[in-house]
Amino acid sequence: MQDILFDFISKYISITEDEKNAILSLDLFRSVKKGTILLKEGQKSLNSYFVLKGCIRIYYIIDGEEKTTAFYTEMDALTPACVINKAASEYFISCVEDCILTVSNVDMEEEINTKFPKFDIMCRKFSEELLAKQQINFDEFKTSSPEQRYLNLLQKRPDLIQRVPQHQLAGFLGIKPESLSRLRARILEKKS
Amino acid sequence: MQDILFDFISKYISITEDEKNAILSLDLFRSVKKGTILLKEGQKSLNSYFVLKGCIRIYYIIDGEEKTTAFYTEMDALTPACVINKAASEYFISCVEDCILTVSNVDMEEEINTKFPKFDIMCRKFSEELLAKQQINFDEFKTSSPEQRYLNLLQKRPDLIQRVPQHQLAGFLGIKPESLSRLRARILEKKS
DNA sequence: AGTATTTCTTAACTAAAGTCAAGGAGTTAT
DNA sequence: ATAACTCCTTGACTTTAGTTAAGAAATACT
Repeated sequence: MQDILFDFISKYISITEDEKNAILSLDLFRSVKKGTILLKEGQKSLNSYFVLKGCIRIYYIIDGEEKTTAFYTEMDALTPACVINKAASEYFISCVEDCILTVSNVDMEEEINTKFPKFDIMCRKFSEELLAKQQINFDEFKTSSPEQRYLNLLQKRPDLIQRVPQHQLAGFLGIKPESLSRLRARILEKKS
Repeated sequence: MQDILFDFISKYISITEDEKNAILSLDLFRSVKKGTILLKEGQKSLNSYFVLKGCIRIYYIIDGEEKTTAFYTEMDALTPACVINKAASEYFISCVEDCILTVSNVDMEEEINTKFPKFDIMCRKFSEELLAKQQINFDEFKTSSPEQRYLNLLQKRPDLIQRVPQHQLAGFLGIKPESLSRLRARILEKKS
């Protein structure tokens, strides 16, 4: 299970046994039950997450309605905006499935980063890469219709469509659950 | 004019006269005419931009149609995705107005960063901050209607609505120019 | 100044998303 | 096992966006 984390790190930097042990000694691994809320709107948490197993999501509550905007699965890292801004969170984070996560806070990261400056490099590379991906992603979203977005998701993350409730997927696609339902029916009709 | 760049840098790190001179000696400043294309689809450019004056935009050409997805104005920095991926660009970048920019490439940045490690820290802070902003931005986009997005833009970046052609704004809002035109008429009617 | 081009608006029509409501299927809890 | 929820679908209706086309207004060109 820990190897998933080290595989991730190895994508950016080489890592020695010493460094691995330093990370393990921080005791970051947590098992979390489906439905657990990791972060609530209004909280000023300093925790970051890395998903080893399972799925977590970001959602807002707007006019009493849940609006899911993002999913994180195996090998995804999530540093909530409130950790960066040092502000109250605008959104919730909860577990879509039973999860195994690492939970780290800013202090731990600083400790590791001063001990092993390599990790700073990793963080920079990682956030630059993520920023580029995120931008392309946003652009794709803007330039396509809900139907195209759904078909696109079917290509790129077919697992998500299986493991996540449709009404959460709908939010992720920027539409209402009823629209997603109809859109799917429409696609099935076209195929036949 | 250079002070705009140094003000930006000062948001993240303290900067000495020595460091300022090192940057100035790179001769990064460029005047660019409206309409100039800075990056074309398919190119593997390694250039990053910082806007001192003017406005540049990202756009795609899809089915022969321009689709604008992002604008960058004074104090905005832009490192195209293709610089990070080392891949062919999926989009174009061009000047919406006459601009004064800094144009830097990856080699220059590495040179400065090894000479002054502080700049590495700045880059990390900056991309983390941008990533958090971008995420919130994307979430807002997903959870609101075209009309809400337009009204939101009117609040947050009223300048853009003045300085940018409507059909480019439409793409930015994820709709067609005709829809933006009607949407605006609708809003005016409501007010009266 | 006058022409060409780009940009914006309007209209009529089509297609798709939002809304509201009802009901069914599946899951969870006791 | 039954009741209570949650989740998904469907239908009828409203609203808004996409499409196509035409023309007006503003800008750029020489």
